[in-house]
Amino acid sequence: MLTGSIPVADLPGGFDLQSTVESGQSYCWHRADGRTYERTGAYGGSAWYYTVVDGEVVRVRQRAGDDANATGTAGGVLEWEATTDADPLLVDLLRLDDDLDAIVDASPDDPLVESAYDAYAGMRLVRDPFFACLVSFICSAQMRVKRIYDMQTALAREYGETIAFDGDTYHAFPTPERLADATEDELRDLGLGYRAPYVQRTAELVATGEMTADDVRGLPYEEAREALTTFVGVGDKVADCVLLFSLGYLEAVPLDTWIRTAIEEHYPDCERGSYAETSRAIREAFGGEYAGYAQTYVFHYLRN
DNA sequence: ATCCAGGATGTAT
DNA sequence: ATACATCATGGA
Repeated sequence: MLTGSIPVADLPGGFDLQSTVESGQSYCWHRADGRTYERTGAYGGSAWYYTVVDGEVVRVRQRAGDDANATGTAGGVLEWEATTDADPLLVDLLRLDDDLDAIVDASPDDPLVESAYDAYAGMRLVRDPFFACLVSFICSAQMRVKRIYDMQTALAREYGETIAFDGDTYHAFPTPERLADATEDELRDLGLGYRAPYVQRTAELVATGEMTADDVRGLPYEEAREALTTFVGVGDKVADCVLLFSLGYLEAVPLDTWIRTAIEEHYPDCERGSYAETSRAIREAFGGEYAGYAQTYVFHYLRN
């Protein structure tokens, strides 16, 4: 077992692990005590979280550290235990390389966005692995966050490679090949409902190479969104989620039910009748380049 | 029981 | 291009 720590108190904008991995943007992180996405208000400020990427297990928690003004989750260090050197991995997965101060500074002078940034200071976007992110947001259609999480956990348990680490068994997210080989009925039995054939057919597209992340990376934002809708079960909204939470398109603003409500109540002039046009308007209202950051803060803020 | 949840698809216009 | 019904499932 390798261990290490990453000082995060002095990162621009700081860092908050709990809100980053439990804000409904990622379904790839698990609280070690099994209470991920439980809406009990249970304090997870110094809880261990883990994820499995590329066959490696990474456990991490945030502690206050020696820093005199470090309070609770706002500062301190990330402590990690892993099967590999997790320093570069965590910087990548948790976007510790983002200049969060600059991102907040670029946000609009707007009461809703400012309160959201204020309420969850240090929350960062994630860089989820592409396939896991794609499947989890296909499953997200008309689902509550906790159940989306439970579906991904069930998929990993049934189809994911098992990895032994420090006396425990961990499950990787399934490969495209494994999910492509699953039957629709098997996936329905895991509670996926009408999303079951979407997941199977999309896994097939990735497994055969007919359509992969490489066909999307590098495209201009709106072309990338259009390209992603080639996958089955992926419309504009899910495509925006994958662009934002996996492929690093920070300008993507997923128009989900919460944001649509926010548009009605706070930005009525941004409602333009179509996804594409409303998206452009709210993207501009949210500051353009980092609009997706504002969207994720507002989503988390409104949902709590 | 009825409604709703980070929507997408197929079909008709 | 836009409007509409339909699609599973579990929790409140």
